[in-house]
Amino acid sequence: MKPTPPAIHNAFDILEAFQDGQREFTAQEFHKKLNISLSTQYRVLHALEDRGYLRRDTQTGRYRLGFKFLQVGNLALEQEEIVETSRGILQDMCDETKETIQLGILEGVEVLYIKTIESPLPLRYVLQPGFRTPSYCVAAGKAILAYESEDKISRVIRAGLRRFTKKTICTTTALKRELADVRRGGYAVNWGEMRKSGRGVYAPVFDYSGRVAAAVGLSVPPERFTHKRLPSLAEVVRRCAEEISSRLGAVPLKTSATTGENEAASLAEAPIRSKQRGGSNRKPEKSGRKNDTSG
Amino acid sequence: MKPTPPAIHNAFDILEAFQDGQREFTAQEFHKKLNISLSTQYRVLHALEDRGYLRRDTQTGRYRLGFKFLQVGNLALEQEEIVETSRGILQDMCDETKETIQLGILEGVEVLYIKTIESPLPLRYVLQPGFRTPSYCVAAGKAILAYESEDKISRVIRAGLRRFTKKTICTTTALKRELADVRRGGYAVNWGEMRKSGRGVYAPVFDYSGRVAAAVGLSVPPERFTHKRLPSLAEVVRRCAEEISSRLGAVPLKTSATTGENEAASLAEAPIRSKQRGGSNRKPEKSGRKNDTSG
DNA sequence: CAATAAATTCCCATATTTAGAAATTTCATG
DNA sequence: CATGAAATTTCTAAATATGGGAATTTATTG
Repeated sequence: MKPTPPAIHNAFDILEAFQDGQREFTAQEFHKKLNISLSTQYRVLHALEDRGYLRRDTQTGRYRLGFKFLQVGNLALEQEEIVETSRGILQDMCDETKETIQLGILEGVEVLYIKTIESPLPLRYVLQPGFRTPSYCVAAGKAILAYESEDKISRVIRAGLRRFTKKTICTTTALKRELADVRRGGYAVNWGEMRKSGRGVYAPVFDYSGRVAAAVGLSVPPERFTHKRLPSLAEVVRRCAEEISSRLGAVPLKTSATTGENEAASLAEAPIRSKQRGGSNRKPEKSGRKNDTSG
Repeated sequence: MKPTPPAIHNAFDILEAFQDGQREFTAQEFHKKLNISLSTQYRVLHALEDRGYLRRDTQTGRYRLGFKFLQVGNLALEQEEIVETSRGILQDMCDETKETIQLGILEGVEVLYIKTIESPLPLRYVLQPGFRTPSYCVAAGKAILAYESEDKISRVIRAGLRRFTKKTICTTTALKRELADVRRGGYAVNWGEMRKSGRGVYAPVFDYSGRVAAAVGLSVPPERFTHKRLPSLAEVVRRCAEEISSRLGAVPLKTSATTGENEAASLAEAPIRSKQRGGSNRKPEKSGRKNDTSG
């Protein structure tokens, strides 16, 4: 197949070991956790330390994540044009609503939050950038899925609609109905489908090709997320999402008419890197392939 | 005498290639830039792509930084207790001053900004987290250096006091005088020493051991940085820095009395790693022993 | 649509890394 | 300050990655 250098995997295994919350490791702890042979592991540790990806606590001598990651990680963010494009708008949204603004994308079957502006209010709901959630049970995810290809949606469904709260949407039909609702309104709402106290309104962001690229919106603690307030929040979110879309070169689309579903469906499955990309003069046609296999 | 696996360096060389601003690379571009043998390079690229550190643009097929970096990079941030400890305080500072709040640490001879809360005002001065500046010519740097060991300070001086603007402090004596001033007042000010339009007030943050751990403060566009306003800003900054320090377990210290110099001097010898930066450096082979000139 | 150029993968002898244990150093404890 | 335990480095045969070119695939052009 394709053998990849084990040293690389060792390196990232070590770095990713921090993902379950532990913030300091001794060499022995790495060893126990990862089963890398000790001599090899020490070589890797030294390499990572030299490069600034690991550092040793001055006091304890234990390993911690280095700041080099912050540097490169932030690069990844800056280089994402959608983040740069929306920077000012997100801040404006926050100023206007005083709520936490977040920008999320669909990665795999999950939502990955890539940008956060925290609410200035003391009580706030925040997911740190880099955080992932299931897509089918958060507003950002539903906002994206509503305009994604059938293929992506069924992949999400196949991955399982696990129940988190009693509000969680757990059946295919309910989810499809919900997504249709989202398309009708142009935004998605979450009344605690993943966490009892999680609330949010998100709207989809489209790029120049008409595909849904992200979802932008706000996460609000239940205390401030009332039925009365929702319409105005939703309006802000929708307006800002459209503004970002247009800056990305998207043509404004009417909320319920053009579903976006078909365009997206045409370039559904994409694990093969040999996609027909040559068509710079050939824009993705809306092939009439409306296989509504739902129901 | 410690050979580190080249595969690891290849991997990070590739990832760090993005540091000079280019956000898409073809395999050939990596090859030209890094001189890694093609077959090896492809193996590395595949490994990085598999792990999510690189991804290929759907359109162009070119390589871009993946979001995995965001995840792990943010981990590094969350796991830095000073960031967590100060989270609320920084937000409060921002609410109170409406200016950009930043938290910086000294890494090597440079200041590394690790946390930023952007001003809500349209005109604002922001350094993205992960950004580095020289330490001797920014407020954050001076706030830290003022309480650092002689050893650290002379290392900064040896690294060179380059002139950026006509305000830049470029001589040893001037710098030492400035740092003494900082110690007297408990905060540092920058009136454009690095960039003509850069202004800031920063105060040092100390940890439980009494060492200076960071600097916190605000970066302000010149239009809003008046002599009249400075005292109140400085007061906010000092108060918040002290609050963070005390949360870190520091004993409150009088502004001019304890220098912190001696405590810090005792553990002067620190890993010298700021040799390599800016990405395009091939790893310099580490010599077996360090020239200890500290005595 | 064919021909050409470029990009990517495959192949294999050679050099390097790896794993495991032993030797050494560092740290904790009486 | 000596002793024992743990952590880290060193050492070597064996396994594996590496690099360079050839073969293949993919893009570009007339």
